Amino acid sequence: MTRKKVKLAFITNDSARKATFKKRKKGLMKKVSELSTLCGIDACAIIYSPYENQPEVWPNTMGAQHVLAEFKRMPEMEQSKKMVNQESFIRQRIAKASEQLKKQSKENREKEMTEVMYQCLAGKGLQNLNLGDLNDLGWVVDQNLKEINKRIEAFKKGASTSSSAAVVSLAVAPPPVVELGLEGMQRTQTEWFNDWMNNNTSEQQIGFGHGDEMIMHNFSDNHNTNVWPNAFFP
Amino acid sequence: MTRKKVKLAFITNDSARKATFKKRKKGLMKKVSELSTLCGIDACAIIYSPYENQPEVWPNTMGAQHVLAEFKRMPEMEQSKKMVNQESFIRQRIAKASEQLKKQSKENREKEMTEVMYQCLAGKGLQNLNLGDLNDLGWVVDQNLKEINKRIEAFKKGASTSSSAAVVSLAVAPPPVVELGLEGMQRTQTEWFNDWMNNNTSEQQIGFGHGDEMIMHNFSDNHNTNVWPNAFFP
DNA sequence: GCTTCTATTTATAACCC
DNA sequence: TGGGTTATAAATAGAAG
Repeated sequence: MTRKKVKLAFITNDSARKATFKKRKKGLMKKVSELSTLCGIDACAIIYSPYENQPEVWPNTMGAQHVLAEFKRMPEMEQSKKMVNQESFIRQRIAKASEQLKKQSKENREKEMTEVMYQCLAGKGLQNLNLGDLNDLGWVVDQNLKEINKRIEAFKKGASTSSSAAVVSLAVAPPPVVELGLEGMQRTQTEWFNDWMNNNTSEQQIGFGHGDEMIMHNFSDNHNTNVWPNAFFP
Repeated sequence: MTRKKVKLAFITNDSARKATFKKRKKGLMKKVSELSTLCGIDACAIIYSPYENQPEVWPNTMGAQHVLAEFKRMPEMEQSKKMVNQESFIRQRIAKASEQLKKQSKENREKEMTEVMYQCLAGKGLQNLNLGDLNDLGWVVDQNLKEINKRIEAFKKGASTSSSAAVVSLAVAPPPVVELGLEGMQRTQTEWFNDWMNNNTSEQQIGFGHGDEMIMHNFSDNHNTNVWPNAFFP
């Protein structure tokens, strides 16, 4: 019988926490659904818990996808707003840095998977890899196989045997270390910030003029068959 | 004074609906936050309303991104689960159809923007376009300009004047109609389903063996500077 | 651990300004 | 239209089975 005013803090008692979670999750989902029907608005809720591996989603996966697609589009609108204000170029910088981060992440992923490949060659199993890892690993293996075949062909056509030797080293050489590799990572924040503010400001291209940038290499996604409807996360 | 048990239906009275919305949104956000702190779980909530162009997000954009990244990863896990069960190939089919849909959407988007371009040439303004539209329109315009320049160059080098005439028609010809264009759209469901079940079943490639598929052309995204951290929606 | 059962807190519909 | 008030409905903490 609700004695006290429940102080808002993490419930340390495990079973009490779980009980509260279940009750409140139910109540919350109800609230969301009521709000949506009463006011005729789009809403979704996603709740993760340590009690189930799948998150609780309202109204359902499809509905959430719809809302999330809107949500993803939003920052774009923010962009057009801020285009006229002072934040403009700092946002451009952020976008550029994000792009850099993405590229670097891709490279790191490739290195990571190369390392995994070498570990496999050393006898480690694939059990701990998820589907995404396996796909990326497959890609890396394929790239290496292509390189190997290319060199074998070159050798057959009378090139020196050093090509073939290089193939072997491709397979047994110690793997490269995975680095974060973002420019200026070791420097002081001030240095970095100054550079970041000053460097390359003339390149702010707003609007049209993107050449062939639309050809993208998206490393860890898009190349595996994905259940997620791409129309929602294009 | 809450006289009756509020029947759960869309509130037709505009101002009453808005008032209810504001109250319930507040309450809901509070509930979400309480749940999260009491039980120490990851949660996010996103509520769209006709009253503000930005959705209400809990806890904040970054937090939501974190949860959504998890959410996006989930279907992948479902995939690895279902790989061993009977749904396997039907899912493959869905993935394939999704890919087709995506491709078609891209084409439609291009046609749509071409239409918009012609409307602009006919004097309609750009006011109703959002940033995404503008970017895509810009891309279409650029493509056309490239084509035009190509033809001008060809003409300069002594080709017939018909090239130059073609340039003009490129700008004033009636735009192509936007079509949905998915295969089998006009056929009965049964026909479509049968085809869908039987056609191409030998192509189910699970695991490795993706050639150069990782080069992607993502039409309406990725080519504009995006505030959304790509690491979360790779 | 899970329900079910209240006492109590919390949310909020209707009202008012 | 938006912000406060209040009576009542709804949610739920804690206990018990």
